[in-house]
Amino acid sequence: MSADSFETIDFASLPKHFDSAAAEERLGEAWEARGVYHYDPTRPREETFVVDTPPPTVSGSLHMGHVFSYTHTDVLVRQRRMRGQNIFYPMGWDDNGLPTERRVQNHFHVRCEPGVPYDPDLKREPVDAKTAKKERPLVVSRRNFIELCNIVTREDEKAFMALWRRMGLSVDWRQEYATIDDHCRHLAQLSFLDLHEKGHVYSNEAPTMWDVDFQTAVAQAEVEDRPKNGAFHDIRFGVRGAPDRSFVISTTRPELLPACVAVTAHPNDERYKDLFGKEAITPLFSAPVRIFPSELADPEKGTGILMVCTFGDQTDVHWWRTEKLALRQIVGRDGRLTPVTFGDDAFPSDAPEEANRHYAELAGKKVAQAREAIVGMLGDALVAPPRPTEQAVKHYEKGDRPLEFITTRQWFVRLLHQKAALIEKGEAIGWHPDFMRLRYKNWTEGLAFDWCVSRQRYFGVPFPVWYPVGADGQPDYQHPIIAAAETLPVDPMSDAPPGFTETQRDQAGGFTGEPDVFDTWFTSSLTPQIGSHWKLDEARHARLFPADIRPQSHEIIRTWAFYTIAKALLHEGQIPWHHVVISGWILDPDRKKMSKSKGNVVTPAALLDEWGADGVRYWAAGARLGTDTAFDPQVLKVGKRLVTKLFNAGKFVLSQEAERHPITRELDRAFVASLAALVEEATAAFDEFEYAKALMATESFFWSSFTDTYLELSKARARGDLGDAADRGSAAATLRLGLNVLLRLLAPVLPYITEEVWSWIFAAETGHPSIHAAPWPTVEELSAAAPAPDDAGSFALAVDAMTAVNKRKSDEGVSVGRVTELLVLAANEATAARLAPVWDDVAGSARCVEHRVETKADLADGAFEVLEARFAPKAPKGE
RNA sequence: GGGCGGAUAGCUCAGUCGGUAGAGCGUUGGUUUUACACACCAAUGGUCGUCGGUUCGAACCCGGCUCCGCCCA
Repeated sequence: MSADSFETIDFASLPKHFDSAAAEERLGEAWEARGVYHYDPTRPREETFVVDTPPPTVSGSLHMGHVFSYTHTDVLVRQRRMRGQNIFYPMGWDDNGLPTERRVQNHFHVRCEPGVPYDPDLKREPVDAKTAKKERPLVVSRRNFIELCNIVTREDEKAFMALWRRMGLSVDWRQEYATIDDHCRHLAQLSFLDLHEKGHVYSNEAPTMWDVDFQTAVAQAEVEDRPKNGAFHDIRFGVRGAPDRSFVISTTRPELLPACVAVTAHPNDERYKDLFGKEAITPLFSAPVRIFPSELADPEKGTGILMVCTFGDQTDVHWWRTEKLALRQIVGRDGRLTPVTFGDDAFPSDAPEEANRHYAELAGKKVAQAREAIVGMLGDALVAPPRPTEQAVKHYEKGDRPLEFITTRQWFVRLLHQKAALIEKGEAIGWHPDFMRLRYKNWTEGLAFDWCVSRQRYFGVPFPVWYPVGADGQPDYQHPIIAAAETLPVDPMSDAPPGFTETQRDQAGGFTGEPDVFDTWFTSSLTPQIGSHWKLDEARHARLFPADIRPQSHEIIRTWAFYTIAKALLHEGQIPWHHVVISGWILDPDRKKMSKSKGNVVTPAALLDEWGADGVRYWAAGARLGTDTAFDPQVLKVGKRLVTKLFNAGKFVLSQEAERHPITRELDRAFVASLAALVEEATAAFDEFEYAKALMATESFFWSSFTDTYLELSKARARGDLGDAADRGSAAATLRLGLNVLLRLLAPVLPYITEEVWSWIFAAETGHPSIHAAPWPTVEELSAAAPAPDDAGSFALAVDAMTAVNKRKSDEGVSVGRVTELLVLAANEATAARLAPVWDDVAGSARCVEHRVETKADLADGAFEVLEARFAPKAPKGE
């Protein structure tokens, strides 16, 4: 072939089918080796696109829901990379928290005890279930426990990473982190120090939502209401000094009667107006309690008068605070009623002996058992049989039993007075889809508690805090010792605070370590800062913060998004990212969310084998942001079809031999013009994070305007059956341009097949070895490649004419490829004139021997009619 | 109870500014064609959840209702 001919591939040397599995392995390795995904720290912020990747929880297997949302992010990232942006795309692992703790306890058969000293030589092999039944679990220190957690989570991380690589996520693996690693613990503790310095955190002995099974405090964001069957119990109270007066309260929690500290009704409620200021007498325990008016008491609910206990619910906490009521805590941390003595200061009673006798039957019982017991004891005081009702009861999202309000010492981040600022920051962020911002706003407006950040768990980031121990042996919680920044990360349970030695631990005049760990969200709310190395590398932080996008799902707007916005606000008065992109959920055929707990998950491995990573990505990329989508394997099939089609079209186009000539023919120029319109549409869609729209437009163009039509219309010329060498060169150049541009438009969604076809010729020809580092197509590029057509509609007109001929062939049962001996096509005069410049190509696609266009005035503009068609007889086999 | 989203062909989903309703899959018929039968050509298929309003004209704008999902109380 001469030097001024196009480089071509040897058609016969390429396999008949695309082997996606082999390509995934081969190309994945090449991308890693070439560093295509590397972030370049020398380039300025304005050229950089920063992703705040969600760190997946590594305590389980991945399912299609994960694949779905992570693909969305990767598609956006790949397009930005092709636009020349410097991509910062890290991957983290969220390994904190309860699910990991449980798994590690079972896997190694250990129990964590924060007070136990660290054993640097501890080696622990996995323990099977049989042995675990016989032996007691090994008690280990928190540090050892965390080390064991790291062993288990590392295994999961490997599996996750392998899947992400196979999916083709274009992550810079040099930016990997785990939320429990040294770097993240360092950052989380720095965050605490900063909040402490600024006065945003406090510790307090206060009623806090408490899970009695996990025995830890939980935050408002981790609480969910569950409908539960309960019953109203109507209980008669006496009035002190008025033996003839009584009233009936209605409660769903009669077991809290011993914790009753007051009674309240609406101030305008005529039924009870006479009682305000008097004291009620509780049944069974004869406790005198204040009766006060409150606007919060609903006269319509129950009997309109109710007992206030410490604590039945959030309103009780409110009344306890505002009315300065007594504290009578009877529910213990383990969910059992604690022993108390009536007749002393905390639990007054007009008949202490009888009260204690009654209470003795309740002490030690679980809440539910105590409820049954007290109903049995009430006798006449229970004025009616319990009336069943359904009520919303607060539960820890991972727990089984209702939460209790229990007074414990906890650390809090002050948020309630920041609501306005938090909402303002939320408004400054772009939400995609936009209506998701309302979720954030509503949640923030409804915030009722400061953020409780301490958890009574082990596998978490410890507080960098100790307390002095007084001469009386009691910790002084009012004067915490906060670690110095340069000593972080620290573990107060194994490190001694400055000015003390380890021998003074838990000694009078010494110190004690804070045993609690941070809420996992306390750390994961710092993912933008973890990536940017906030406080550790200010220059890097300036280049990477705020991030550009935060991808996440909508159910964690109240947690992850909210806390991240809160942290950025409290630390630097900033927003953490410019845009939040929210993926929807994958639903099963019954439109239920796909989740492990529902047992309806589909795992990706088999689907990747069957349809290829590109096929799976195609399915994911077809769903718009924020839209829940039913899982439909049919769509994977469509994706694989597209991959196959690209492979075949690539083989055809790149094997056409022709001299190099500019794009000159009307049909070719008109095709390029429509391709430019597609580029404009797809680019605009990506600018709005609407990758699904871009994909749909590109796919549809590829199929309807390229392979089914332009390719057929130009085929005769490209093969040299029609026109001269310049006509042939124009067709070949246009085919190659079309393929080249379409490959690039599809590269973000289908990274493997596009790279494969690109590598045959375009990699060398363009000087861009990887399509993923090649420039995103532009309208300017296309207008430079071909002059504008004389008639922008001529390509569409040629397609319509070809369709008319095809229809005739189909009607006569003749194959499209059959030679047409005579074709007479009719159009009105104007249409015939417009068709003339492309008519040869239409006739060529129909394989016409003899052909002509006749005018027929009654036809509509753009309409064609086949007046006469004579097809050659079927060619005999073997010819 | 409050807020948000959705309801369009058998299925999965598009539908821009209010102007005759779209794609793919499926189904049916046809075609071995020289890139691709994992293909191509053609056909089939909708009371746009429902009731009302605005408008010359509504899938689209406004109001009510029903159902599904989510968030919150």
